[in-house]
Amino acid sequence: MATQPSAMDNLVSLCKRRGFIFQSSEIYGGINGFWDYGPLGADLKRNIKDAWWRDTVHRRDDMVGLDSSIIMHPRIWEASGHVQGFTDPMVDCRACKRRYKADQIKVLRPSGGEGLSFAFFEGDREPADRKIRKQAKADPSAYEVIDLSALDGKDFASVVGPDVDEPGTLTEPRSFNLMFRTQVGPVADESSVAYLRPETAQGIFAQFSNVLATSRQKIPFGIAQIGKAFRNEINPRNFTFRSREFEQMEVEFFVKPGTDEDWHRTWIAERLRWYESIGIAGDHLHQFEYPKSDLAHYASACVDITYDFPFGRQELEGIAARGDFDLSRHQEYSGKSMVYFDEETREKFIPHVVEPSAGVDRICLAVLCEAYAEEWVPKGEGAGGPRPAEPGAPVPEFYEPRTVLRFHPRVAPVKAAVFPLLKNRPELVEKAREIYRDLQRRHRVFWDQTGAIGRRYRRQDEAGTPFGITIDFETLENGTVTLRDRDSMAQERIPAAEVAARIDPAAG
RNA sequence: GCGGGCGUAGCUUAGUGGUAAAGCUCCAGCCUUCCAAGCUGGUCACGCGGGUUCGAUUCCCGCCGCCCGCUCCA
Repeated sequence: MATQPSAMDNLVSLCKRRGFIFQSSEIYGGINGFWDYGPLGADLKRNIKDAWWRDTVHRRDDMVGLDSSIIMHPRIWEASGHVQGFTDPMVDCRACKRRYKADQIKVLRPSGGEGLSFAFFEGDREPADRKIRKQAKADPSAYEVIDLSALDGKDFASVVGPDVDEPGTLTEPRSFNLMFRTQVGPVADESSVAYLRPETAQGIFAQFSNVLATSRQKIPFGIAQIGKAFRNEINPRNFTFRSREFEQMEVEFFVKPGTDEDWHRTWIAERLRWYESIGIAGDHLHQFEYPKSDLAHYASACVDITYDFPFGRQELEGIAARGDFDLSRHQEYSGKSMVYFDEETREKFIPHVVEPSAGVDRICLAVLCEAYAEEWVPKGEGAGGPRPAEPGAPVPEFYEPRTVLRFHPRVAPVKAAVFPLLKNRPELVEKAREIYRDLQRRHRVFWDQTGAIGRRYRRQDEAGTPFGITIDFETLENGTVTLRDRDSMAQERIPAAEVAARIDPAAG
């Protein structure tokens, strides 16, 4: 049987139980790499996207939005490099379990043709030379260097892999095209091939000129877009973290050449602030700066914003300084000028770009991980607030467990729940209904009249609802209600008329 | 894709070559004046497809899915 369920297992289970995230196509056995957001998840995700759009587009003077199509002209993906870059033939080693990019592996083959061949990493043939002297008792200079891809299928039996000493462990190169192919129109031939976009960014670059001409923006300014993207990942993993269909929130921020570095720094700071504004603790956020050697040739810098997931420190967002690579390539492939004329300085240039590119589903998952807590709550009144549960330990006497999602109210799917203390007292239900209707005009609120009041509070704890509002007989007398705080579980009596004023600023 | 583990109600688990049990959840009702209380009743499952067998949830094979490693980088 399974070992001790991890925190991640418990979260996955809660997501299904409460309707945050379901496996796609579950009734047909599921489909690897695709996920559906249930009633609570749909609102959570929407709140995250809305918060991003408000903060990134509405509340700035230097940003405009765009919503480009998912399927675009296939030449876009030639210009962007995805047609080539996403087609990487890979080779597996059955013995050492390593995987290599076929174009990075070279082979030393005996000039005579007979005998073992030795594979090595391009630029580092020394280990292979050693093996030749030792295993084949031969002179490496009697061997010729060829590409791995130049070998026939039958030749692989005599190839010794880069990290092993025996031949025949390498598979033949297999091509993994990470773009989903489809066709446009009813005729399926090579001329109708199209791709589901593997990133939203190229839609922005392709419309740069139109946006510039219609938005009355001047550099520096940015174009923001939220939308689905698709990558046929070899191996989807870690719940929704690596999915084949996912949603991105991307900005292409166009700047004057030479100011790239400043803007890059500015955006990193801006984005870190934003993550904290939706409730992700600063000490779970990190920056990973790519070493120069790992950067794409056109990029001058790239920093990932990472989060400490239960399964490791992983990327939420990449912020790259991409120079003028994208616009230049589209200028080259489309034949249309991407040159910008700066009226103040009378300069002409192709704008450089800084690209903060975030994964919505990854942020959702981070928000869920950050919010998830298992606690011990003292039984009885006045015994104090909840305290964190010790994993694996039994619940102490006079305590009971609770599971709570401590969402920041900005992203919480439901902002408040309204409860009549007793459902069999029509006057309570009626008054509660009135308050519920009033709040519903401003926020997503939840109605629950079923079961004991404590049970209803706990239900909302698992949904991450920050506020509970209970209507009792005192409400009928003096108009006050109980406002219950999700995190501290503290209760407070306030006039019903003030409830909205308490929820609004928190949920902002 | 390769290697290892796993697949029984919504969740967590039990169990058997003769079609399945429990706790929690959920639904309905009663009761209840503020933190998963109580009582009554109810819904819901052997991932899919083959094979062996008189008979498969159980044994075998394939597929699908989930988890862990290799790999990946929104």
